[in-house]
Amino acid sequence: MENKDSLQFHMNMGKLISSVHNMITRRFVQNAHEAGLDISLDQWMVLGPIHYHGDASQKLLSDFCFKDKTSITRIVNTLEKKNLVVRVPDQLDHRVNRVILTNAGKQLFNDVLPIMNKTKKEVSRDIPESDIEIFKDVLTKIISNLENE
Amino acid sequence: MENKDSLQFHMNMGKLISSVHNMITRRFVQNAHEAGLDISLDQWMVLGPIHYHGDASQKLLSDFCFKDKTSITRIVNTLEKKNLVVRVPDQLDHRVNRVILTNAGKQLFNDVLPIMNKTKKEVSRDIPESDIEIFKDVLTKIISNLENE
DNA sequence: TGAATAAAGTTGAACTATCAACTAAATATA
DNA sequence: TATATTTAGTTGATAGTTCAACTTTATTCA
Repeated sequence: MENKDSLQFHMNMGKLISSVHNMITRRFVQNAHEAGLDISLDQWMVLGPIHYHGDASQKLLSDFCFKDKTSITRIVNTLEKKNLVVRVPDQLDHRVNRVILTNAGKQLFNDVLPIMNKTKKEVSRDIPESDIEIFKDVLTKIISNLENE
Repeated sequence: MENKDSLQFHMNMGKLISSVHNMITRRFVQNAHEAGLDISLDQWMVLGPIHYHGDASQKLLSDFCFKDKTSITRIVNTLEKKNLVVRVPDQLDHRVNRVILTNAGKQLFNDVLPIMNKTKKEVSRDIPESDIEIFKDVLTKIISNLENE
């Protein structure tokens, strides 16, 4: 354990972020599961903007979640299989799918909200609010540093 | 874009970390690819401790990378397929594989180092060093918050 | 208007993550 | 010593990620 800690000390940012990402994902799914809910963090990420907008094209979901359109296709497939969303072809632009929540989807969204909050609390336990703010600012800045060109 | 920015403003930590994780992964692979190198961030994460230790059991890799042992099995499979590492059965404990770098693996490790540094620079551009320090502290703290049970 | 181009989405392939179930070897304990 | 338990690693299944190639529909512009 001593050895592991010293190693960990030398971990670079990429490894740290990757590790934290995996751990948060795992904890969120675990918390949801303990509450009898079956949802992944990625599914949750996609559900959010649909709920917020009422509906959302897959392109919007892709931009918002910073995920590849292929990933969105497959996550929406999974959500559709679980009867949480449906794809409705856009009447104006026939290339576009509008993804909307079913009643089960809305229900699940509301059920998962407290799980998300619980997970957030566990994640940020004993971390000063001011550090969390800087943390989020850095994340946002990294996103803008890496966005496209 | 305006709309997207305002959305982004409301993103919670889980989404932020997930987005940043994906973007860093993508950028790293992209930079490696532009330099004619074929390696994923996960493969790099596993290569590191092997190089550092000279060899490493899969258990150690799993602990160090905070990855599931199954993931390690498969990443080592991939690395072995690419002739970057070999598995050598431990003489004392026959359950254990010692994973060691081939010459090609050592070569690749050295070739990738500058790519990693380039990526790091791109990621942390225009972010004050003091904020980066807090950022890493928060990540480390989150790991200890979520570690085990 | 008609042809080139761009945009939204899907599919296939290779890789990674997680869970559960499994094998084989080491350790603990009765 | 014999049995039970733990540990290291693998395998199969399902989900998500990325790339490249593809279809279909919109848009651009000559």
